[in-house]
Amino acid sequence: MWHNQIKQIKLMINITFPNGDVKQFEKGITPLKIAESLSSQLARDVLAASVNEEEWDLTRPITEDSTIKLFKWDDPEGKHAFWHSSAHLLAEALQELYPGVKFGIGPAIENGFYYDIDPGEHVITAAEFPKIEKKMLELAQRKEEIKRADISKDDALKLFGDRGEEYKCELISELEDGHITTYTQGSFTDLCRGPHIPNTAPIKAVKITSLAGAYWRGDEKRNQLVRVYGITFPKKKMLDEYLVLMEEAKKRDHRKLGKEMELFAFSQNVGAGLPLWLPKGAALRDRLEQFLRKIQKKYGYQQVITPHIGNKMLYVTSGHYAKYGKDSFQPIHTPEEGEEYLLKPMNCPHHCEIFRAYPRSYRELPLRLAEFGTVYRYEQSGELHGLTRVRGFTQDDAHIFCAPDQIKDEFLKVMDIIFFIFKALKFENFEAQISLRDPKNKEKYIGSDENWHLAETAIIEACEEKGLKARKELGEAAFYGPKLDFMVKDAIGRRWQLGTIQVDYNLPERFQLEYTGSDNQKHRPVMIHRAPFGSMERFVAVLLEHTAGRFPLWLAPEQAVILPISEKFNDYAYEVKRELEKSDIRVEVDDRNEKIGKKIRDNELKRIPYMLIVGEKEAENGEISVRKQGEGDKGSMKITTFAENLNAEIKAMTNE
RNA sequence: GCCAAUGUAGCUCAGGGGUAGAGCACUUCCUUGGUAAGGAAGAGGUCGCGGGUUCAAAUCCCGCCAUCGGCUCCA
Repeated sequence: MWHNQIKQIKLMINITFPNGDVKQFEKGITPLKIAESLSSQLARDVLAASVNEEEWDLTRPITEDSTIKLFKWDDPEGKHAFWHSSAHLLAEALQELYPGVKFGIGPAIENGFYYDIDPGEHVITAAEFPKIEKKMLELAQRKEEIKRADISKDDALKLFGDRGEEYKCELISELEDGHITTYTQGSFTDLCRGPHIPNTAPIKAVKITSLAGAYWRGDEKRNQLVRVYGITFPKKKMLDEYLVLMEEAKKRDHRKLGKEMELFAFSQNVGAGLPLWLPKGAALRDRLEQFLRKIQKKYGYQQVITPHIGNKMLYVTSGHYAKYGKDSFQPIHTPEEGEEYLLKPMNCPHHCEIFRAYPRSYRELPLRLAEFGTVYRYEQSGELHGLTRVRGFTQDDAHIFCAPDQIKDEFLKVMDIIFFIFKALKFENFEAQISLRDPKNKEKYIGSDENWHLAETAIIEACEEKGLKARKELGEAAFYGPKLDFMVKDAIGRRWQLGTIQVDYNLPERFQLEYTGSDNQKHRPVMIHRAPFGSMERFVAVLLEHTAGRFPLWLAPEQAVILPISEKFNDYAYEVKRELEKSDIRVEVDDRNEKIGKKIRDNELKRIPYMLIVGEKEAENGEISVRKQGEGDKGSMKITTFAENLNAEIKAMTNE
């Protein structure tokens, strides 16, 4: 009896759940069975699991005491398994439709998945998408089991070699024997680490989204494969919602909005990637610049101005010429002396020269030099994109020259500025990343261990002090120092990189910057690069997409539009305009011969924050009827009351 | 730079070997109206640029440019 109990206990394992509960199950239980034991609903919803923090298939047995997590669609891990399995399903469909295609890799991505294939003789175009989608759904409905198998390296090489899968063989040859697994569903077997969903049945809606060329392993010297992108969902309705969301994204595209709102334009005659700022866009940029100037002044920055070109030797000194010179706009030559000048690709070397212009004392540190500096970089033609990737752009740049022990304090101050900006522009959804050096590859970086340690701990501590949850990435630092980047998520979840703060040990070294310390010795300052907006171009683009063109009141090109009920009240409308302009309000009159309903509709669509309706009643009383964009009628009030309210609203947004 | 696609009126787009069409916007006229589309008329285009084929090219072919989706790169 006693013996039997022991025996039985040995066959049981303890499973610990995320909430701390521990339950006993038979050895060899699968996550799916565990889910079933909890609820039948959960068993239907669960897509993937982790066991002891290791990704785990739902049907893979667990043989020891473990902690388990179950992932559903709402968990990134759940979606990941679902889409990864969908990539396999895509491959299976392609294999059936286009015999002889060879497969590269097919991972899940943030929104869906892709598969890189070598189509051989076949030509795959967007016209084939419906055919591929249909085939995938057909295969999914067969409810094929996705089976995991351990395989030896030799067997794997033989299996894929026999099929002529050269790309797979290359991948296998780099893997360690004993850690190779394959997954099979139907007639398709793929080299894969998993995890996958148990069978293809939950894949209910399929959309092949696009087609692109992609080099094998990202190497432009190697074969270019065809990358097929797609996305799948467990419910048809979710696909429909996703497609609606994509439509929304298109409507928010800053290139479309910029044109509609007359902010910027491009001209083939001027050149690709060289934006032209139109009057309204230039005014918008100016407001952003003034806003930043004001707060920077408060934080002890001094504005400087440096030229748009610089002698080639400047960039040879900075090291940028060696690293980027060949792939850059080529030097301009002076006709007589044959001197070489480069279009300024960054402001830092110029600011270093400003530092060097005088002997510096520790009493001057931190020296904060700021410039809205326009720079030009040669970006490959295929890379240009609206205002987010251009060849000429203006950085809201500043360089802080400080002593090593001032880094943390300066970081804190820059973070204050960035947070202030995010608040004023209602960027509530942001992420931060600390890029540290790879401790295993120290030789890749310039600067002493001591300095790196100092800077990295300064950044980490500064984030902690600000309560900022920053993701730490090893090996992501620039060769010259660690950095902190801010990413903003827009209203439909896309991530954009904006502000950046970077420590630099390299340039002070190369420019031999020095200051005299309190000990009367020469010391080398540390440099901090920082740009809260990143660049004016990119920032305006992100702001457009973030707000869908509905700028906060203080930035809106037009803050109010006056709508006379009929032409009889046009004179009064212009009187109101003059009155409001005295309070620096940007206001227009819609004096078209149209009905008020039409004027309201048109101006709502123009995203103007306030509509001021004037007719007989208002003209008699010196009032206006206020209508707020998107909200409707707010009643009537005196002109001056409106002006005061509006300016108070702006002040509340842009003051600390 | 590479692969794929696209380029017709200010905008969104249809058409397609026999020298162009819609809706919106614009102009003029009628209407003078109270919170999301009043009516009528008119004007507007070498169909991205250059070459070729053809009796004839916006349409077919080639090249270039730009844009778009990716790849690669990003100080």
